[in-house]
Amino acid sequence: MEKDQTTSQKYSKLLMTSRELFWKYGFSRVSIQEICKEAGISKMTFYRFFPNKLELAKAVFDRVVDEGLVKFRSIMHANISSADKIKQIVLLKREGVHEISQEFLKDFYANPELGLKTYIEEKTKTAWHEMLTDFRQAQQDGWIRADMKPELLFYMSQKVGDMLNDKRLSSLYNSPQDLVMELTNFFVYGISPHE
Amino acid sequence: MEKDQTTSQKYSKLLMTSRELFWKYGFSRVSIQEICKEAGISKMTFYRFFPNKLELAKAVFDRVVDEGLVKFRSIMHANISSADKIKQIVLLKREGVHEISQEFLKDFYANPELGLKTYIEEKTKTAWHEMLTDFRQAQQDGWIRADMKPELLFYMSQKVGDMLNDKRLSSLYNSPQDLVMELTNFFVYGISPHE
DNA sequence: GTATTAAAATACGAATATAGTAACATTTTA
DNA sequence: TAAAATGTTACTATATTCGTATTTTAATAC
Repeated sequence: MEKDQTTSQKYSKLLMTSRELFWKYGFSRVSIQEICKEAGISKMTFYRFFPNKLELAKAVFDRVVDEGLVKFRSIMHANISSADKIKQIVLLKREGVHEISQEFLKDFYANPELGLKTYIEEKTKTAWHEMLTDFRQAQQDGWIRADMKPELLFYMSQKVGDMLNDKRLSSLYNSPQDLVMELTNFFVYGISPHE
Repeated sequence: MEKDQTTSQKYSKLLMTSRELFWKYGFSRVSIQEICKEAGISKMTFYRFFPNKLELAKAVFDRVVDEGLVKFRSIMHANISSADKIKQIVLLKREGVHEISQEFLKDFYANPELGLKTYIEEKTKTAWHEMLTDFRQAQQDGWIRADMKPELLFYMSQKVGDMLNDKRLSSLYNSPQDLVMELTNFFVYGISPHE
């Protein structure tokens, strides 16, 4: 008998498939049957892993956030220059826009009685907290200026991610790479000249 | 009493709204109620314009194709150089990828019993035919080489649209504009030097 | 071979959602 | 004001979906 469900292939397959569908169409528009059919797994097997669709959604959300956190940490603790770290994080945020789909969240803010809204907010909060801890550590390590709120730093790194996806901005540059470099430099050095 | 329904504001509003929803989520995932709610129009009014969801879908599809055709014609008959015409058409095709959403079509190919599949194919066929006529006219007018099948021309203009959206290709150029110019030149002059 | 077990397929009832209609109220427009 | 258009509410019938129970099938252990 399988002891740890989370390592099961079918379990992972279900998570993957439902994430794809949820991301595209949102939570309520996707039925359990559809997920099972798409994943090639019977409904009974589904119910062996998840009691209902809501718990499935939580598991999906958990995995996405955890994966994002792992990526973030591996960058923060990598043996590269501070400028490179910022650059990597900025690039991560750019992809991150697609990490948690708007369609997926829409449903929960429209139907708060589902109870997933608060769950997501809790989970997000703890993830934030963990990232802030890493930022503070970086300040102690000296590669981030100590005289600024880490919350601001975190907020900015999110904003920069958004900027990268802003067409009005990117149209000012010849290539996406140019924009990344410009924003990274701004992020690391501000408007002050360096070197 | 309103004679021509297609000029009604509510009719247009319904078409617009349902197109947006169909495009994003596909046909079956969107309910009539949802469309009405989103459009701010009562269900009764909906049924005054459309007998059911299928006829609505046909109307949506019709309008999209017709609008595309109008744009195509205005370019073909515009008083600009042949190179500019090709360029405009290529640019039109680039947007055109989003014109008819994959999500929208998926449903009909998955559920052929809906009967919309054949309808769409018919409509597309006639649109093709009309565009081919315009191409032939252009050959007679002399701004397109006469010794080639217009079908090939049409096929190529579609392919070029796809190429513009190919990241592997666009990454070879500094800007999208560069790629458009390159492809347009290739389309108009082939690989032969000109001027 | 047979017994045992996990998973798939099928069927099913109950709850919910949706399509479409009808009767009546309200607003818009001429 | 009168006519036309639209909105509201309620309703029925149908279809979907959920979640469970039952039967089949397939694989594995004995």
